[in-house]
Amino acid sequence: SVSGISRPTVSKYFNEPGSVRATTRMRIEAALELHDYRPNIYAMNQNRKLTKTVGVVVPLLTDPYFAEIARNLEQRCIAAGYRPTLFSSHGDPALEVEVLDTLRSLKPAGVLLAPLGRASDGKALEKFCEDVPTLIFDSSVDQIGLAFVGSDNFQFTTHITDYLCRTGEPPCFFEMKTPANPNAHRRRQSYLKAMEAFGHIPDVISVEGEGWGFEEIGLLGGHDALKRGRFSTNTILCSNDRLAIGLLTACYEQGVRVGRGDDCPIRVAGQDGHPYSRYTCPPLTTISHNYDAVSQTAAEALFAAIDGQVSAWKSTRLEGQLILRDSA
Amino acid sequence: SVSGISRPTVSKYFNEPGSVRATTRMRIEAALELHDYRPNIYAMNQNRKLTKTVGVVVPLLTDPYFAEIARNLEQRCIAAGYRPTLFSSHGDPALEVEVLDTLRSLKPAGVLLAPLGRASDGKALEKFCEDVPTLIFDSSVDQIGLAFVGSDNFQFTTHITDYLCRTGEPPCFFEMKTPANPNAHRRRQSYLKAMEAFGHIPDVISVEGEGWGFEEIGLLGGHDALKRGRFSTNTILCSNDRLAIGLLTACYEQGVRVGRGDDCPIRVAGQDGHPYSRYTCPPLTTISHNYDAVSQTAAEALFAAIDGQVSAWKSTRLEGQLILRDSA
DNA sequence: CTATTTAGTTTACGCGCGTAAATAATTCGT
DNA sequence: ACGAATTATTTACGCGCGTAAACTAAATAG
Repeated sequence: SVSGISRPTVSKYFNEPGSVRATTRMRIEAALELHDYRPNIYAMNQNRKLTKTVGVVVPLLTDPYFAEIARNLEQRCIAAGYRPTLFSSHGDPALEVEVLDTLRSLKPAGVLLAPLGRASDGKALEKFCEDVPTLIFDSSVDQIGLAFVGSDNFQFTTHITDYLCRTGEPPCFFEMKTPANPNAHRRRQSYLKAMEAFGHIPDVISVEGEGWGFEEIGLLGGHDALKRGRFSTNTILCSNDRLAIGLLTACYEQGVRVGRGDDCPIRVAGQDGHPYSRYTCPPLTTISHNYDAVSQTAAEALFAAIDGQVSAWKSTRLEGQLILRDSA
Repeated sequence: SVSGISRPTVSKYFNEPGSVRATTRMRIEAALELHDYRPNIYAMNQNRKLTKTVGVVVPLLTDPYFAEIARNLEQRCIAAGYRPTLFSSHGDPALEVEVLDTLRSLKPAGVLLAPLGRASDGKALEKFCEDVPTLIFDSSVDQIGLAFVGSDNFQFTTHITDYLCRTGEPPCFFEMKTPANPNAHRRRQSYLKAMEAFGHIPDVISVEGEGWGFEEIGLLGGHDALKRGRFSTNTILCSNDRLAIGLLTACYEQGVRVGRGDDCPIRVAGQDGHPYSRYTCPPLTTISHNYDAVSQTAAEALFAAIDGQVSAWKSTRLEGQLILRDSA
């Protein structure tokens, strides 16, 4: 209006700068320099049925694994011109439902959702996915949303079990008895299958403990299992790196050296490629998520769906990479 | 309208359920049950000069320390009836400015901001604080915003230095040469002052390395310092826990046992009370932030300011608690 | 150079709420 | 029980934008 150009034209300019004539675009940009105008995002989004917002929901932001993947997704959203908004369920199913409710009223263009898992309110998730274009990542719950992108837990466990068997005694499997995450079940199954295929006798140590304090559970469970001589071989494959971190601490506190040297009574391996796995003592041998590929695949699938490229529900599971360090 | 009650009355009901008569409130609630009405937050916020949103900004969400304090603040906001929105600068000053810009257009009731520190754009921060009620936490930059709440770095370093001197050789100080965070400078100063007061000769080891990958910097710097016999005593106080985590790994990889036993050639201590400090090998002796008190003080000060309780700028620095573990 | 198509711009309207002023209902004092 | 003071509700209006339809300027074809 100050620029002598009608408001809806300026509106168009903001949504698609290329859709206005070069001459008017320059006039708008000139006026913008002078008046440092800032569009009101509330007025903008009020009548738009879908906004430029993309929700990113993770189960627990204090877990560096989720923090890292959330960061990755956030940057991809920005690069694609969306406004990412980060949410964490903090391990609480009730909060997850609240987050979904908040998200619904934000009318996001799409949502990248990593569900809590077993504890999630399945009905609420399903209903949400019907209303909002949602891509599920990390852990899948039924055939919900646009698609699923995550890691191939079967490959993870099979691959690292294979490595451990080839380089020493076959591994025991160290896990939580009642894991929150369905990936944990897949990993146990894969371990059993792999051990059978390799002709070894499996041994699963399931430790008590509820909630998301995996390190603490690994620590306490590790102490208990060590004291009771619960490990039938000298090699322990943990269901995830956070449990392994706790177990390593338990080993340290009991004076049990961990590593692949001859002076080490046991080997420990994890799964996930946790950001801190490089800095444990000894550094943790693990099989790592392909963070970049998972987040890229997830983000691109969501953006494609937002752009109207409909496609049937699909599950993509990416392979992990073995990272050899000193612990196994 | 469906309930036979005018819309502005319903509007009042949502903002302050107690301000409508009990009879009408019940009629509204009855109608709400039937029509599961959801107010449009964009329309709500359009004409409100300040919304119920509270921005929480941290420098790096992948750092579990910030993730933990952000979680704490988030929950306090929810409890106080605000809608927290989480942002991370991801260690990038340009992104920090962008976040502040985004935040400005969200018209938040207030913002809890932990600046990047040295790298922050001071002018931009100052301007933002003039427009939006902002409380600075963790690391202070001038006398900006409503107030500052953080930890007493002087007390931190003095206290743990005192402990280390009383229980063994006086500590060297292990830090980054060009730290991103101004707290690091305070800690070095406090170390020097404390050593002088205790009558010991200080020894500061400043390692190279830019950015926010503190563990990696601690690891590389630790390897280098160990190889070159750079530590003049058997005790090392790290500027923060993340550096200590890296240093512990370096010690492990060079076969140097860490701990307070006679069989251990060196002791290592950290500062921060990092969530993972319990799970290092050996578990890390550190001086911990009072997470609860810091976030409570910060949140309450902001909420008071939002409620119009003006008060002069104030800096609150809370004491830390020594956590004795096996590393020192 | 005119008729037609196409791209760009403007006019007109409404979104769902907050806010202030006007009105109605209730409470209180005597 | 009646008027004044108080509290609750309604009417009227506008926020800053998106959207569709009406319009106008530019591009193309004959």
